[in-house]
Amino acid sequence: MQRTPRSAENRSAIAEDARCIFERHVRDRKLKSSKVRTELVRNIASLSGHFTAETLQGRLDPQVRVSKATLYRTLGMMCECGLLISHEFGQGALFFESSLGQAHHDHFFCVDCRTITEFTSPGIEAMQERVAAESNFELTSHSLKLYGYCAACGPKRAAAAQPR
Amino acid sequence: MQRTPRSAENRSAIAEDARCIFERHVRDRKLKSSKVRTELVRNIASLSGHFTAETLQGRLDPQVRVSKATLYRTLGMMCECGLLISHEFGQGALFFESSLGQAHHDHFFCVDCRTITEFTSPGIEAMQERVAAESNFELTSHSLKLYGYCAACGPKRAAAAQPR
DNA sequence: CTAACTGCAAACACTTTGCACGCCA
DNA sequence: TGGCGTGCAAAGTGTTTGCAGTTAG
Repeated sequence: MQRTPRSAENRSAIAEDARCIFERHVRDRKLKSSKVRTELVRNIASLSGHFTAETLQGRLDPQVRVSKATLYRTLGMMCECGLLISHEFGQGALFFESSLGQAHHDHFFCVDCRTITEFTSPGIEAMQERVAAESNFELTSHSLKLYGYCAACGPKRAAAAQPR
Repeated sequence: MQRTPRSAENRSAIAEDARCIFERHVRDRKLKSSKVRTELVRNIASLSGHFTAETLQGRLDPQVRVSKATLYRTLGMMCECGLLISHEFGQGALFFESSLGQAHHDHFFCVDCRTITEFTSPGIEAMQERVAAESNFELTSHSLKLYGYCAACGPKRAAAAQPR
């Protein structure tokens, strides 16, 4: 499953949805809104793909200028209200992805080029439910990562191993 | 699946196996052995359950005195030669577990009491293989974690939510 | 006018690294 | 006897927090 990059119209619709969800979260918690935060949320939510706090800096509209502190604080809030999903891939930093307009999915991680790709497997999901139920474990979330060589790096590696 | 704690005889057999595997690793890489390291490897390999570098300190034989630097270096080597498996549970520190005498398994993580339990699901494993093959992804490893409330915390939580 | 937001820099937790010295092959 | 292992302390990395000033409701 390859994710299609978001179109411009799509992105602005998503940004708007994100703003609404975030505003509700802010209201519920009796927090305050702010120009910086609103723009930041719109920006982040409309990104496609996976990013870290670090790589995020380079992908924001140049006019959105935020400190690392605010960035991390906002990322945290967006995770709390479900706008972002975070993942660990053993790379030190957390990876985030916008959840809006995204069906649930799991990930491949190429240990060579570090590319993250997505897949879905209803069968695996169903079996997870079953396994959890059998153990009286009340499932709230899960994380499935498959590590290895992607379709590009696998052959490349095989060729390098046998240079003849 | 509950892991049975290791018996004393079992632990010493495992410690011995671990030593052999580690020695081979050392030889292959033209490194050197040392008293500290050998004892550390025997100790760590015979532990049952999951531990972090931090909690490990308290579980070693009191006579094994090592610096954090050596501890981390040894943990790294043990992972390289397959004696240890490491896991991230989003808790900051890496968790390790000895792999000797252990079948492959995946994990439940209780978000309340933070207990780690294990399970196996050949069905899930098989489906992972299939999904990877379909994407021409060459699988080398995987990580599946189910988060939620364990059999003890689930009911406890339900009761607290409705105190009547 | 109060409480939350912001940026900055300092603090933090976990892990890695540089270095001087000791020990193994 | 050369090179690796060790401990110590310092450095690193990613993230969080305290604080003084700013802004929203």
